[in-house]
Amino acid sequence: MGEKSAQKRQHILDTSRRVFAEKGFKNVTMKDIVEACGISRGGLYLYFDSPDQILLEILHMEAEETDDLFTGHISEEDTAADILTLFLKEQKKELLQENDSLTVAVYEYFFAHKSTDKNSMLRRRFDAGVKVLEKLIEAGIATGEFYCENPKGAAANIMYVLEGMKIKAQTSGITEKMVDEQLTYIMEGLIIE
Amino acid sequence: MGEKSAQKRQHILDTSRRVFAEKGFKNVTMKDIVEACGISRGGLYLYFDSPDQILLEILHMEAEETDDLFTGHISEEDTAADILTLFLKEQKKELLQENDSLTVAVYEYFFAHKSTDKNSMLRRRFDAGVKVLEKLIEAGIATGEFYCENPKGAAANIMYVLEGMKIKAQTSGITEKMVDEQLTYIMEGLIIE
Amino acid sequence: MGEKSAQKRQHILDTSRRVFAEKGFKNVTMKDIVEACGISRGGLYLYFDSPDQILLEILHMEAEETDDLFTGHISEEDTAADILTLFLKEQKKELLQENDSLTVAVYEYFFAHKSTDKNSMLRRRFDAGVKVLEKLIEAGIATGEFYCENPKGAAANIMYVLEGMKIKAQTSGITEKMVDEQLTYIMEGLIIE
Amino acid sequence: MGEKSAQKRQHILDTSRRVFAEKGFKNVTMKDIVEACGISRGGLYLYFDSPDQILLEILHMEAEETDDLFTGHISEEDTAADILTLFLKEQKKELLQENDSLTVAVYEYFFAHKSTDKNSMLRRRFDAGVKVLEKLIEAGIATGEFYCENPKGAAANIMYVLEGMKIKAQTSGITEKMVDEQLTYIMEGLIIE
DNA sequence: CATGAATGAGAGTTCATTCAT
DNA sequence: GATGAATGAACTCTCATTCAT
Repeated sequence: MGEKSAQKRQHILDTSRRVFAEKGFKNVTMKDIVEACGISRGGLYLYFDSPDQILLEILHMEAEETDDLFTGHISEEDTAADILTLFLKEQKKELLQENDSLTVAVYEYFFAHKSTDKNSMLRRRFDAGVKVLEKLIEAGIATGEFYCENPKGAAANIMYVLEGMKIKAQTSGITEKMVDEQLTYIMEGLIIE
Repeated sequence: MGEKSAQKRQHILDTSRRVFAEKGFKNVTMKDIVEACGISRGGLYLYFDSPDQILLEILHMEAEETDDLFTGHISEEDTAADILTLFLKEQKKELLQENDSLTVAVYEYFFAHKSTDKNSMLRRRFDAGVKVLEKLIEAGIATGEFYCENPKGAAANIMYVLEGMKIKAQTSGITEKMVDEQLTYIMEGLIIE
Repeated sequence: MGEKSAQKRQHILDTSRRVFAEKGFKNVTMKDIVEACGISRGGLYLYFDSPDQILLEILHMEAEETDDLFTGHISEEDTAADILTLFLKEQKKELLQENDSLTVAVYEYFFAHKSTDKNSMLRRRFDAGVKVLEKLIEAGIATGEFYCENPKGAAANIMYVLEGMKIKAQTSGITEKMVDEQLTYIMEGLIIE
Repeated sequence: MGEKSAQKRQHILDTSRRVFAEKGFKNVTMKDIVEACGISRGGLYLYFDSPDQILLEILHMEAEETDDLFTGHISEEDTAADILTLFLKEQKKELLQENDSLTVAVYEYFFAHKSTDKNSMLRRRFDAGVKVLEKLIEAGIATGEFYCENPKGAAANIMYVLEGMKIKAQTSGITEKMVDEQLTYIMEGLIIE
């Protein structure tokens, strides 16, 4: 597969991403992707065998980018509270964005692939989030910004809440006010006023 | 509708519930339901037009039952901490049970029906949960069991965490230990030692 | 499946037989059969899952009919030579008929299903033929019509020759004269002039 | 066509032969051949337009080689019985060999090309066989080895039997014992004890 | 009311064949 | 000559939905 096909492959991934963001995972057929990409039925099969494979590849790509962002923040010279605030602001933005998100597609995908070890991706992402937050909280305690008796529990709490908000946003809806209130609740639980 | 019809309708709902619990929502076809119920294809259409409608009806039934249970607990003569512990234990049980749960079906259903006002069901359930927990926490504060500066935030926190755990359980898996640790974290944040 | 569907099933088998006779086995698709039968795509699948299954069922039907014919001849009151001549005449007729024969379909089918025990059908048919012919030759010897030192070998010889002629007819062609000459050769080898 | 082209052409033929031997004719696609040969899709089309054409060319090559072998035997200084025995032994070997044989491919090919004059190849091969055997039997009669009233009929008989065995081997299977018994039957019918 | 046969739309997948490079 | 990406036709199979009985 030469240079040209790498371009096309990328084009398929990019276009499919939009399709998945729009329709979730279960509703996306190879035909949908073919039509969105403006290529031929057989052409798609030269690159991918199934929507599963395409989504998985998209997720792998995004995972790399996300990891970069994640660790990027930590290396800043801000205070722990600043970093945490920034992180939560990011999450809030992602949470509230309506159309460009793969959230539903990801959930649907992993509902259908619960047992495979592919799902270690989600687990890893969660565990990584907990670990980073734990470190951050501990750093904040060291600098006297935060008070917390159980940093690991607090970190997990944040991750669960974010996950809960994400799913709520996609099923019964969530308002910016609701998000803000909960994030404020979390910050206030940590910060020493 | 005669008595017999009502029976048959109920039979379809009961059987379909098992099907949805097993296969989620998106994977369930009218054919699946017909086969599980042991009725004729045409027969099913006399009662329901789509899996959507069937699941919705099942959820309405369950909602009534659940409300009963919910308020049932509150009327007990236990302490607030006891009631909260009991409530969380219930939630934990539901969380960890593998096969009899409609969790995935519900999520998949509401992914597909985000915009309709039908989803007010989920919202109502969530809001009701928050309200009950808020009352409970305030009651605990009044009796001196709990300390909490923001009962509403704490209540919402619990609901988000439960939601987050539920989705995590269904996608990347969750262990009993993880649940226990987080529930302990939550209780310790409230209880005055 | 009620009476009506049995009729339809039979109609499919009858029509498919013509299709197989015309196009062999490998060239026949479900689509061909659907079109020949004048039914819907999905309709065919209510009765059969694949061309394999259809052909196999046709062959089973034919096998029963053939068996009847076979044993029917033996029970006649003719001489052994008469019966053998009649049998060979039958075979010749089948051999030379162009369009109504499943020969090619059967060969193609069993090329593709060599290893299964389904092919015991062909083997049984062959073995049965040998046995009947052997009995017939022995009967002829007993009545003084035939002379033969190795009835079993002669019987097998006839079956192999018939098989050889059949395949030759379907691949490089065979003339009535060629068939007659070989059948005469065979008869002359048996009959005491 | 340069030397290199001729080499490539030959490489395609040699490789395709293995493919046909393994999968018959009907199951072989241009794709199969391309993959087996390790050449490009377009590259194959520079030399051949279809599997038909490739197989036909293979058969032409083999025919030349076979003819050489055939006449080679006759020119030996052995007795007629020796030559016939040798010939039958060859045939038996070919008959019983499982994997390297084009038998099925050839049959499938000629099922699909019954009406063209291309099939004169099979006919010529058959007729040549009959003629050689006839000559051989007559030679045996002349030397007093054989007794036979109808050499042409006997020769045709042998060819039909071989054909019948070949097809039986490929469809319902044949054992070495069965082959030996029939070949013995044939020899005993000729030889003067 | 109830049945289940029948329909036809639509998804998936594979390949022969072409053509720009 | 040679490549292999691209196309589109063809086939398989499954269901939602209807309708005569």
